[in-house]
Amino acid sequence: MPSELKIYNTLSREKEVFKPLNAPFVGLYACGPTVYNEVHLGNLRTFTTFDVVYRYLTHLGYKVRYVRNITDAGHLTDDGDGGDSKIEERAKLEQLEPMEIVQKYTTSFHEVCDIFNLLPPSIEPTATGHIVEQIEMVKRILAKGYAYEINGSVYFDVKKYMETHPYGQLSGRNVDDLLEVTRELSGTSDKKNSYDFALWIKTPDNALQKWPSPWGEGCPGWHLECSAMSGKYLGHQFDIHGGGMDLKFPHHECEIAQGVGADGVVPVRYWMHANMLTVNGEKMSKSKGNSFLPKELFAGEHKLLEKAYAPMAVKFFMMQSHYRSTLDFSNEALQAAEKGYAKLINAYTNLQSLVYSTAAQKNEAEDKEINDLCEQIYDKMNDDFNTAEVTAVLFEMSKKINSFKEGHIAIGSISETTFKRLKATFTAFIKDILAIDKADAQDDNTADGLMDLILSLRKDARDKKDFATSDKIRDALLQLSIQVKDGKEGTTWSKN
RNA sequence: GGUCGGAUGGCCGAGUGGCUAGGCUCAGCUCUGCAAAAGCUGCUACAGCGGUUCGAAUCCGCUUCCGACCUCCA
Repeated sequence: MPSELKIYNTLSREKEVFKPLNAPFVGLYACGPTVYNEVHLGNLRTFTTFDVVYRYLTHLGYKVRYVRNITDAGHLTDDGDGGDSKIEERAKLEQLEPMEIVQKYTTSFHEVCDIFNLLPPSIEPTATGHIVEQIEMVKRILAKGYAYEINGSVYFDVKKYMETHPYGQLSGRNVDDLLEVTRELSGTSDKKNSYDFALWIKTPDNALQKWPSPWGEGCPGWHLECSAMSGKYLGHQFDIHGGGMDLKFPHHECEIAQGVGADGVVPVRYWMHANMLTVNGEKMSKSKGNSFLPKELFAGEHKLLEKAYAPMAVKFFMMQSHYRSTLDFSNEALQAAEKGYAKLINAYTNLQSLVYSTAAQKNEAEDKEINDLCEQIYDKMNDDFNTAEVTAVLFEMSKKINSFKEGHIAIGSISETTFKRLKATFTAFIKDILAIDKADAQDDNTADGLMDLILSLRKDARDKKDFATSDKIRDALLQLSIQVKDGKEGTTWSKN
């Protein structure tokens, strides 16, 4: 009896059974990076979370359209007039065109995604490529009376909107509180109320990125692109919208208001938010100076890092926690994950080499246990993508697999159907869903041939009880991160 | 200040009103020429104080501590 997929919806603060609007089609939108510099590991956690969501929904048979944007239009502060955007700042710093900055860091982002074995989205729209759509959306909001224009900028009229619609539900905020605390920003304050937000912002004359609009030259407000692009590719209402916890307010709250304001429809059915990666209990962020880049992690070159860590081990580290919990980074935790990961992959490798054989007495209890594990793992995943529990089941399965390999349990004691189910389930979760199998499995025939030769020489030495030679080979290989494993049916090896 | 979330064994990290999470570490055993790998066994925790209950780490209240958002942020 397979369980139903449940998703924790930030909007209702409850786990809800997932029912797509138009099954088997699913619309999934995740907020992508602003490409003014490189993504750090914390950013990557969110993208990894939604990669798993995308992969799992696909695995379940849904036809998923996964849209993840690239924010390549820098955004000024809400009040406009505030000088340069992040991208412009960077462009001036590096003495490059804004679009060179955008290109550079988009490419770098893609490389990191690739290394982390994240699938490319179905559509990866850019903000600058959808200026027209954004302007059209502003027009619709203006036409409905939920926005006003002042001095070449257009602002969303939150107070007006609240007369007929709730605002602040997603983030649990009420506007009175916002009013009290909102800081007086220096410079102009064209907005009627401090909690209004910009849809279109007049840019300074020297701005590098600006576009013509009915209200003069300017750039789109920073919440607008996601609304315009999700609406274009997924429809005015779609299934799942994801992003980091820190985007809940104001970004996602504003998206809801824009969607309703422009098209009269609540845009998103299920809101998902990934929690932060922390360092010593504090959010990893560039401004705190506690962030590091994926490539620094893989090279071990950062003051916070004791050593280099393999990408898939890091990904597994993330999978061991739930996406809605904060995950605290530490060398100790990462090294523990590294070892656990190696164990899991070892079992995965063993599984591929197992061959079913009926020559054994059937053991109903064993058979049931394995079938239960195969069912449990889906139950766990269906429970709001609980990858932490999933990894626990994978370890249980690993024990079984290794026991088959070692002959501690006769493989024929379970039915062939059960064996095939185990193999298919384990493989699917490692390879297709969590996607933590070694991506660098480029078949290196030379290496395999060399290893066969070396191990056969070592076997000769061992047969002659020339352990000095055999141990010399073993130790030298270990220096190359190649581990030799002497088993009952000969020697195998693996490279870390 | 406002809103929200969290405090779990040596470390990381799930979870449920009563039943072993899992990983790492540590100890012992099996296997092994010796190791490693693998298997088995052991190590029983839920911030504090009250309350509800036959029973709470899990529900409620209070206290302490930590974090996130309220400004760009995944």
